[in-house]
Amino acid sequence: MQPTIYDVAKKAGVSIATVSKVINNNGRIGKDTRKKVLKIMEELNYHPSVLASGLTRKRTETIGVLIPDLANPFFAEITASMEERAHELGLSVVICSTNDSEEKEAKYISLLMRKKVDGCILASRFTQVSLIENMIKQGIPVALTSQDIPSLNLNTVSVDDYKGGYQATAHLASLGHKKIATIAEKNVRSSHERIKGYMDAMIEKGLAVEDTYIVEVEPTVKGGKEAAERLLTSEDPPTAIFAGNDILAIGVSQGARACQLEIPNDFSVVGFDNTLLATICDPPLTTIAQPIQQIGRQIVDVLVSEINGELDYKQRIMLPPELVVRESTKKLFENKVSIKTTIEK
Amino acid sequence: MQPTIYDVAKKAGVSIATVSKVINNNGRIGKDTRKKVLKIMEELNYHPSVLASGLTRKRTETIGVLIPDLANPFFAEITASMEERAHELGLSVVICSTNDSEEKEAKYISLLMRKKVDGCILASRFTQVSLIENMIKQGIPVALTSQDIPSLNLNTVSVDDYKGGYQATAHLASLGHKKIATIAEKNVRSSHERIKGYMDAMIEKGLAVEDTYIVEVEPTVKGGKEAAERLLTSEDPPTAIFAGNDILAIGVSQGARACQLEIPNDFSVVGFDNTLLATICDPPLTTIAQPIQQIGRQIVDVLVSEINGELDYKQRIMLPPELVVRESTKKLFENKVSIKTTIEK
DNA sequence: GTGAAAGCGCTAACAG
DNA sequence: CTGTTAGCGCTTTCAC
Repeated sequence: MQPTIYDVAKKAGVSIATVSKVINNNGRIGKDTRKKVLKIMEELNYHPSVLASGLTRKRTETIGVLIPDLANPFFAEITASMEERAHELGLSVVICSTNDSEEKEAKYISLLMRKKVDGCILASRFTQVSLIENMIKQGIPVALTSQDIPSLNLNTVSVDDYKGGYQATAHLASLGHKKIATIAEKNVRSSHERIKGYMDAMIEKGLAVEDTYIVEVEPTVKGGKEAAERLLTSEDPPTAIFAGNDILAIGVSQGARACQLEIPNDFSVVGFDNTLLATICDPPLTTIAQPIQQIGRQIVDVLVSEINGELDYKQRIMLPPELVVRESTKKLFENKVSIKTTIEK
Repeated sequence: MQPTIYDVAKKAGVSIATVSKVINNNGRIGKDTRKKVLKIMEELNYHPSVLASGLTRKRTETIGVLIPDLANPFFAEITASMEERAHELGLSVVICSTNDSEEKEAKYISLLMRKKVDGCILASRFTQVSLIENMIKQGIPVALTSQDIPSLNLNTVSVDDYKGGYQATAHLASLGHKKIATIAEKNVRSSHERIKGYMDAMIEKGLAVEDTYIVEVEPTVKGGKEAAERLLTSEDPPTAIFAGNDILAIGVSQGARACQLEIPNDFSVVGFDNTLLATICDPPLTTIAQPIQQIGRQIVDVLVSEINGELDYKQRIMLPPELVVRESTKKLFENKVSIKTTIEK
């Protein structure tokens, strides 16, 4: 039903080799022949099979992308930017959303290998290291973003999580907060870095780091909400929370509200990622911005360099985060202090 | 570098035909041979090339999905559900985000044809009908969701937009609102249906349909905000707005707030879609829920039926929307009336 | 039960 | 400048 190179060749009265050359724009072809062939291709609405060319050329011009959850705005945004960059470079992308299931991870990796992708990007929360090792062994380039697997020497591009955690915490401290807790995503390396940044900032500002103020949960609105409620109803509630991502921060906001705290007057919260959500929720979230676009584009570029063998050594790129102050943070007890002052007078 | 069927055959001491049979689990194969071959495949970490099998079998077990914008939560969610369903059925998905660019639309359609996808799903806002006609002509099944192209007889599954528009408006009317405006997305059929529903509800409730109360804009937060501000600062401002989707509704909320109106006390707004956003914004949005999961899964099922030639005629499935009442709508002037009453006493 | 061989649509030498 | 031909890795008759 769909025309092949033979149909084009026959109708144009040339050999398939000639057609192939005009498709790929290489070899020497007479101007007229080229024009004629192009016209016929157009007429027939011919689309060269990438299956066939991939088979012979041993290159599919396709990369695989594994992400934990496409419905999560952070991953949707980063995936969109990878896709955009890939297409600029003439590559297509197979997007796989693992939903944090190990079974799916394995299925998808296998799928990508069967598809003979030229390379693969793994974004965060990928658990089965042996699967990656298998790809490497077979010579499939792999790049990582928003995570790191120290035992493997891989290309990575990520935001500087440590610094982000530091900035968030320092911001809260500079507003006069002393009781600052952090709620982070469970079991991911980037979280640990953010927590380290949090701790160092606390120490540096001369604030006490309490174990009970560091909690790890599932990265959902609900997780953030429940954790915040637990903290805020404890005997020594914090006045501010650094949440490990925007989703958690929104959960924290909801939890604070459930505890009758008004943000930012009674309580401050800062998020991480600066997704669409941060601008939409109320109050708009003070958050640590990841350069999402840049990460997505750059990881593709790095992978492509690796595929093309242009890399002498693995790249490990770390991009700077940036504090974006919106309305979920405020000077500690600004109101209350002034009231107090008034009363004391 | 990656092992082929020949490597497996050689190492197992059988022919490639035999290996092929065990891969596809067909033909008669001795139990021992099968076991042996499977073991070798495992050992070699062999992944059959879908390029090669696709070439011979004329089936790639891949479907293409075209969406306007992956970073938009509605499309991210629907895409995620399509992907999930497809993988349950053993299909893989190539996701293409057109960003509403006609050039990209064309590029992606061409890509999908070169990839020899078994079928294609187009989600909303696809503009170039001739491109679809080309696919149809070449026998590539196409299914549509969240849109309709009346000139083409295609499989579709969508929410009942008319009914949704009606429900939203009727809800507002039942709360006592009389001056109800609507802000819809420009140039898409689903919008027109929602507006029709709006108008019919207005008429049925005996409310005046003003031309100035029906406005169409770009589907962005900003678009919604600006349109709302224009309406609310007009000489005859509405007391409620039905927004064509959640993003617009959030823009409307922001616009109302900029006009010093408190939601829902001074002003009500209802959205459409019931994405994650509706639960996260403040106040949580009363909205018309689309059965996003179901739409995504069902459109895949319909496409697959078509691919398998199991359809005698085209399906046109319309799923019911559902009003979800949250906190962005309230009885008109409940407060003010009571204040007034108090004063009058 | 198993294998030999043709062919899927294309690319890449190589000849002419 | 253009054509011939040998694969790429796999499926699928058809023999044995």
